[in-house]
Amino acid sequence: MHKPGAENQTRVAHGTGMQRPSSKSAKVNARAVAPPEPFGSAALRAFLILEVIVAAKEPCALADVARTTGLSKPTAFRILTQLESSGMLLREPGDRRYSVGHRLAKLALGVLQNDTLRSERHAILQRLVERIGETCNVAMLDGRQLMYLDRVETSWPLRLHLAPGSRVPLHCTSGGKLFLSRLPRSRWEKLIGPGPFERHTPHTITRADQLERELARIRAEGWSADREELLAGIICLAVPVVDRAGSLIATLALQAPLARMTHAQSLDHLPALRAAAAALTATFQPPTPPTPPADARTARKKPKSSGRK
Amino acid sequence: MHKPGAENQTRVAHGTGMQRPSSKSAKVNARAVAPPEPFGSAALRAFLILEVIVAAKEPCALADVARTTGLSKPTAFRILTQLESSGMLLREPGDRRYSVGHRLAKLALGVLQNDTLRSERHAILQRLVERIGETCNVAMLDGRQLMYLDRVETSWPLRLHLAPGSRVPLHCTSGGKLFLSRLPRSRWEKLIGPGPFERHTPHTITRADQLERELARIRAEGWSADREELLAGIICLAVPVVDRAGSLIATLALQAPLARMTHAQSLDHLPALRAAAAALTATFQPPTPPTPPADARTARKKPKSSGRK
DNA sequence: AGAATTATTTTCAGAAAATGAAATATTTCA
DNA sequence: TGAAATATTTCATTTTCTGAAAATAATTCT
Repeated sequence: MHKPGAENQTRVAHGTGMQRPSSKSAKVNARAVAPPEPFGSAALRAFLILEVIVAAKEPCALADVARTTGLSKPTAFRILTQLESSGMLLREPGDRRYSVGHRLAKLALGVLQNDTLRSERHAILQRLVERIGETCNVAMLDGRQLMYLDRVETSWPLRLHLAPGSRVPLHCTSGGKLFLSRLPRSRWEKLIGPGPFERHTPHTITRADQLERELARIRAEGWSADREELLAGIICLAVPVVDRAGSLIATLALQAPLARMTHAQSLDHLPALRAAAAALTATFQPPTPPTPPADARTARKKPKSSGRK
Repeated sequence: MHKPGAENQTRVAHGTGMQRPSSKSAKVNARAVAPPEPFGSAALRAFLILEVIVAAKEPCALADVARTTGLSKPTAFRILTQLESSGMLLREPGDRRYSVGHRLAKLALGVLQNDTLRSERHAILQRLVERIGETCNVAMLDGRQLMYLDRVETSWPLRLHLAPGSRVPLHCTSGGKLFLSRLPRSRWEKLIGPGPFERHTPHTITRADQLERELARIRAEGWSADREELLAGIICLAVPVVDRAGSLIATLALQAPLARMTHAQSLDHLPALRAAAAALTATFQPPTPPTPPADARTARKKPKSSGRK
């Protein structure tokens, strides 16, 4: 056995109750103007600014940036100046407005080229979505929540409702229950508590003994369903993505509005889901065949989870 | 990279440093010569870290980041944690190493679609279109599809509405096949599957072995053609846009209605296409081979001249 | 053109964040 | 299993960051 994710939890567990507002699980959305909101660090403010500038159709003036980000003008100015002098941003002579600089362009290019690993997973997901016709996602256990690693929606437009990186509870999601089902009760109780668990819909399982029965069923069947337990009108079906040793490393789930697919119908897609899960296994455990370009020393590590206390 | 003893370098040098646009221009002290260059603010340190991670082939461990950037481990750790919790970096549960996060990926995509250099690219495209007299486009690989980065149409009435940002399949486009031709079969099969591929016209290549033959030809010839494989009556011819290392970063393609240009005729434009592709290379990899920021002049502020044009 | 208006930079002292050494905790390896 | 390597946290200081307001441009209006 194993229990991935146990390590992350420690980070949160040892709360000092102090000033360190690193906000472990906080999400930073560019929620536009938020005057009273304390922003993160200066570094994050810089990214906020970059995002504003990149999203703009044309170069941005200081005032635009300050207004859109909610930062004070002097603060925005200082950060902009830093970004400019470091080459991330550029200001053309005679125009005070800021636009993308060469260093940022280079970084962006690198990011997209570096992204090939994830694109393989993404491709597997996309093929699955095309075949099934509904949204699918890959998720991993992160502390006491389920984190979306990737997600492909049925419609093309890039709508990021539950974007990669976002987290959902364990007790009321198909993927979350799949992870819990691999842990002994003592273990999962440490993760999500003894209950009752937070209710999101009338179908949410809120009692520990009910959950335990459900987990036993999941262990027996090899798949996990969410029948409107997190969101009314939405069902999910998750299968495990295991490593070569058989340990659960991620979950692959199909998600559909009940209006388009019943639970029974979703089960018809189990073979497709399992096939895709098998393909995903490979992306998590690279064969390590050729080209160890010298820097592989420290990097080459086994991504296995494990986790003893 | 650099050795111990030199690690806690230069940051202490002077408080104001580059970021403070102090009117005084006495700032050229910087005895720093050792590793990178004097870091700027925390924000710039964050970018330094991102650059290291993006440049790495695989996810980076804390120690790698600290060593490569010259930052102390706790400092690197703190910044990495911030970047992770803000979504710029991602750490897959069970693996402590850091890789590109969804937010950074999104930013990168935005940069390449928006960046200032785009106008330069646009001008190159424009000139090419004027010379050839047919529509041309620049595209990049985005996941398992080809994404148009920019596109200039001829004045001819017949217009396809494939705006920048739109995506097309890889197996039936000249640019897409060019990208595939640079990958080993095992790799491209992961991206587009084992086939049969979706048929768009009677000319679409739908079988994997046929495609493989086509890709071999492309590798040999250095150009890729689409002979009515995506749209009936439309042909394309694509050439690679490479970076200095020779790896493919984008494709430049000419597109024309068969009624106005045959495939054989399109080949006459190869020299022009290749010349434009070479020019585009520069827009992706701006001058400044050495170090970007060290050239602190950019911070200069007193442009008395001003006078917006 | 000249004055009024608006946007950009600088200053500045208090507030918050960043730092690295050292201590802990965790994981890997032999 | 224990030594060795990595990753996190703690903590006393140092440094940077912030936003109000002031000082400078640049722009607009009349």
